[in-house]
Amino acid sequence: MNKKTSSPKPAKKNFSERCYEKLCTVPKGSVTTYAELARALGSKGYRAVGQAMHRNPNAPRVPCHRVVRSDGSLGGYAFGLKKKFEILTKEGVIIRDGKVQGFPEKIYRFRR
DNA sequence: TATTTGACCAAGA
DNA sequence: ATCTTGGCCAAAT
Repeated sequence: MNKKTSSPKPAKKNFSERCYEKLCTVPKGSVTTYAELARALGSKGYRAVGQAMHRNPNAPRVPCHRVVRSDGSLGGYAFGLKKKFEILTKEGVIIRDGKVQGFPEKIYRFRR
């Protein structure tokens, strides 16, 4: 039964799925960033987070539209950036010139 | 297994 | 403020 006898067990395991779960904790009207989300997972894979969304957005199960760039710009969206813009606006997040208004205040802080 | 790709980020010019 | 460069990670090819 002993197959590999104590593997180093890296902190990664279904990186994507964990992204989705954390993302689901972001309340409506707030946004998060790829970096913050990665940090919440204890990783620096900012890009990997974005990739996970692009590859499998699991929509509409996961509110991937609430993830924006660290500079406040929208970033991207698998269903069209325009759609992302509309949804965010509808949730109370105002986008001004392609950037979130009052960005720092709109960021949701994950419990660390 | 090795290489490439991407919804990124921070720093430098 | 914008543009360029290097780095970072996981998943796809």
